[in-house]
Amino acid sequence: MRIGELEKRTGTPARSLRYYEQQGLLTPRRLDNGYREYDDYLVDRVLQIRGLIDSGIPTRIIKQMLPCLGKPHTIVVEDADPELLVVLGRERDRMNQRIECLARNRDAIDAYMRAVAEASPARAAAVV
DNA sequence: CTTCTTACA
DNA sequence: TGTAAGTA
Repeated sequence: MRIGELEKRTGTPARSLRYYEQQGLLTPRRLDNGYREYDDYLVDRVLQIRGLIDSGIPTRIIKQMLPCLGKPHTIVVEDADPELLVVLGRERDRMNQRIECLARNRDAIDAYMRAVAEASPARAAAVV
């Protein structure tokens, strides 16, 4: 697929997709006309990359863990960079904290909706 | 009409 | 990142 379709399928602006490529996160092949051609599995890869970026992880580090994101687990056992592991460990902890926070908020929303449902079954049924 | 590159606020 | 410009 070309960049326009990948943009639609991932909700990621073409501008960003080209930027990721510049950062070495994506390496699409070029068509005869110069257009970028992306393989289907890259849709998931882009989604993962976005998730990592949204988590605050710099592209330079994402590039280093790229081989672990791919579809069929390719080569995964080689890096031994201690600094990288420290950084990733810290990011993982932050992620867990946010997950816990989100879980609480989800439960709060759920509890609120239950309360509303009990008070007004008709209206609640319409939104659920 | 879609994409490409480059550059600017 | 968004967007405009000028092509292919």
